[in-house]
Amino acid sequence: MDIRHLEYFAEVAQHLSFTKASHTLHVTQPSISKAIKNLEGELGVPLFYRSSKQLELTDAGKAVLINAKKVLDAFQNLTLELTDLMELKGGEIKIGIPPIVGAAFFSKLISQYKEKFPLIEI
Amino acid sequence: MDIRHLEYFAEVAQHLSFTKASHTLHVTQPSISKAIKNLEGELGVPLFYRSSKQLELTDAGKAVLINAKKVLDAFQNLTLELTDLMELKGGEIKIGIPPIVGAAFFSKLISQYKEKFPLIEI
DNA sequence: TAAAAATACTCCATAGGTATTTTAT
DNA sequence: ATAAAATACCTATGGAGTATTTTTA
Repeated sequence: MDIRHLEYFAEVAQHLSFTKASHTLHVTQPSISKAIKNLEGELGVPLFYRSSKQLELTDAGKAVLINAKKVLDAFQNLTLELTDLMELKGGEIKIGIPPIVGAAFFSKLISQYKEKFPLIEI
Repeated sequence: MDIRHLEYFAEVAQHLSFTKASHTLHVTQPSISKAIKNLEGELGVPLFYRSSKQLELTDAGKAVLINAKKVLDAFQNLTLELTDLMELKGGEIKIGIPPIVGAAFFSKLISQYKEKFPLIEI
């Protein structure tokens, strides 16, 4: 179960259209078709009523949508926390030292720091 | 990002061992190795300290673990709700008809019902 | 008839396996 | 020396694409 496919599903449910979802997701319509069919296979239940007029969520589809959104929220939170944490550790520190003081004074401190946070540019 | 791989990661983090996790997950140890390495690639950050003594979570690993559990909980909830809903719709109905009455009387009713709920066995 | 979904097919990436090697206690 | 993780490799599945057909407003 690929999280990306849950996004596909949520987008299709949003627009009630495979084609429109394929546009906003920047994938082709058959890929969406197959992904949804695959989801239905994995979950063992149809998610949309396809026959007759407009595309429509089944009861199962409605239940899945609600929960899929929670999964997607949780996942987005995961990536957000991670990028925050990486920015914190991957930044850049600039230190201006007046020529009179001389940099030797800082060198040990700095090298210790760089051992702990090798990704931070000083 | 396969949800299954988040389970792999959670299990490895639980045991702090690829091998033990591979046993409880019923997959081979190299598959776990590769899945974790793949996760680290997708997330762009190492999740474990591998060198030296015992396996240990990195800071990023700790953050991912907390959020991965939320994702997994949400996903489990999805499947639980779905199975509840399907059990409701996928049951079995037994109708006893006395020979005197004859089943012809019910046939139209039953066939209409089966159209609506094809998963229910009558 | 036009627009949307489904199908057929092709290709390539990758998940998972077995066998083996490397590494660290 | 032993146990765990990594690597090499192989196979099969399936995700995504293009081209086409079917379906339905």
